[in-house]
Amino acid sequence: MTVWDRPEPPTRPAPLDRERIVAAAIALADEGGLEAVSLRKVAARLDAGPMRLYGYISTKEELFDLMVDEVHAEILPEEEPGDWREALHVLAHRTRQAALRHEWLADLLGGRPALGPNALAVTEATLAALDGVADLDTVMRAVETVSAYFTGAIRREIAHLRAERATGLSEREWQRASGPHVMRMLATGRFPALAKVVHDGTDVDAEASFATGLDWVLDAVAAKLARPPA
Amino acid sequence: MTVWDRPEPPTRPAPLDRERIVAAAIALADEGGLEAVSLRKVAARLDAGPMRLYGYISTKEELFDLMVDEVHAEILPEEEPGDWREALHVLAHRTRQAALRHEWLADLLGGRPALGPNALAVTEATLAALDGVADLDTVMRAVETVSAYFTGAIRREIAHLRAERATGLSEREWQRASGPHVMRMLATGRFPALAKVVHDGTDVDAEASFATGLDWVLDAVAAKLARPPA
DNA sequence: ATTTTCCGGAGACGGTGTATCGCAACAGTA
DNA sequence: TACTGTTGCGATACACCGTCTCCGGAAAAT
Repeated sequence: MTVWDRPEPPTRPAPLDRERIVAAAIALADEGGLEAVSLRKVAARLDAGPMRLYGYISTKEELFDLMVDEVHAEILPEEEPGDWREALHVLAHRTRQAALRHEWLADLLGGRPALGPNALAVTEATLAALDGVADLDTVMRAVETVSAYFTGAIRREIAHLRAERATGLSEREWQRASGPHVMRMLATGRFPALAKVVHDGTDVDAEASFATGLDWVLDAVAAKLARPPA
Repeated sequence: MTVWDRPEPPTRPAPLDRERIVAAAIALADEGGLEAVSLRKVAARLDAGPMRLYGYISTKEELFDLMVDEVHAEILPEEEPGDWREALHVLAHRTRQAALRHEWLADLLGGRPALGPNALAVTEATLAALDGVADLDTVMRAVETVSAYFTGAIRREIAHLRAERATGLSEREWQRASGPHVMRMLATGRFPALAKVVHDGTDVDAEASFATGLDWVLDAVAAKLARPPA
C-alpha cells in the first residue's frame, strides 16, 4: 500500500464554536430575514451537517437567543453616560440603530427575556446609570417604561419599513394611491378622523418621530424621578 | 342501476367562510399558541382539506392578519370615552386584556401594519377622541407614543408570563433559585446594580406596573397637548 | 340530456426541526 | 505497536409544514 494508493485523508472538519455558528446565522438573517435562517442553511455555511449544530445548541430557539445576545454587544454603549437621561436616550437609539442594521431583531425584541451575558451587561450599565436617582421600584418602572416604548416603536418602524419596501411606495402615498382597500374604507365615510389624517397628515421622518416620542417619555420619567412616588 | 347499487352521495362539504376559518384558527392558537396553527389543522377542524382554505386566503400570513383583526373587534370600546386620556387609557387596557385572553396576540402585535376593518375602526375611534385637542402632528405623535408603549409592555409581560409558566416559578424566585446561569453571572460581581435589583427588588403586580407606566406616558402626553409644540 | 364550467381534494414537492444510530477517528492502555 | 474504549460527526429517517398541480365529479348552463 504505497502513498499513491492511499487517498488523501478527508480534510478534518473545520472547527466550530458558538461564535461562528451565531455569526453564520446572523449573516443569513441579515440577508434574508429570520425565515431564511434554518439549521440546515446555517450548517451548510460552515461546511457541516445540520446535526453538528446540536452539540452547541439544543434547539433553534436557543440559536435565536444567541443571536439576540450577540446584537446586544453592539448595543452596549462604549462610554459612560453623563447622567441617567443620557443613558436611557443612548440605549434607545443604539437599540434602534441595531434594529436598522439587523431588521430581524424587531421580530425577536421583547419576545423572550434576554438573559445572555451581553444583554445582562446592557441591563447592568443601564441600572448603574440610574442607581441612586430614586428608590429601586421607581428606577425599575422607569427602565421598563422606556424600554417598552422603544421596543414598541422600533417594531412599528420596521413593520412600516417593510410594508413600504413591499409596495415600493411611502406609506402615505401607498394609502392614497395604491392601497385600494384602505381607500375604499375611507370612501365609505365611516372613518372621518382617519380620513383627515390620511388627507392632511404630513410624512414625518421616522427617526425624528422616534426621538420625539422618546423625549416625551423621558420627560415623564424625569417628572417622576424628581418627585418620588406619593 | 337501482337505489341499492348507488352509494349515498357524499354529504356536501360544510359551507365555509372566512369567519369560520378565522374562528377555528383562533381556537387553535388559544389552545396551543401560534405555532399550533397550521393550515392543515385549521382545515381539519372544519372537515375540509387544506387546499380548500386557499379560496378564502392566499397565504398563511393573511390568516394571521385576519386573526389580529378579529381580536380588534374585542378591543374596540363599546362606549364613547369621556375625553382623550380615557380613550387612550381604555385602548391600552383593552388591548392588554385581549392579549391575556389570546397570548399569541403578543407575537403578532406591531409585527405588521393592521389595516383590517376592525383595526381601522379602533384607530378611527382613537383619533376621533383626540380630534381637536391639538394639531394633527401632535395628535399622531401622542397616539403612536402611547401605542408604542403598550405594545412593548404587553409583549414583555407575556414573555415573562411564559417564562414563569415554563419554570413554574415567579421570575424573581426563578432568578434566585432556578436560574443557575443568571446566578452564576451575578456571583461574578460584574453586575452589582443588577444584583441589587434581584436581591432587594420586590415582585410587582404586572397589571399595576403596566398601569403605572401607562399613566406616566399619559402624563407626558398631557403636558405636550397642553402646550402645543414650540 | 348533454355539454361546459368550476371547485374540492388527493397527491406531490421541496422544505423544515429534530431523533436515532452506525461508523470512523482519536486517546489511552497493555 | 497492537488493541480497545470513547467521543462526536453525519447519514438516514420521521413527522410535519406551506403551497402547487391536476384530475374527477358535481353543479350550472345550454
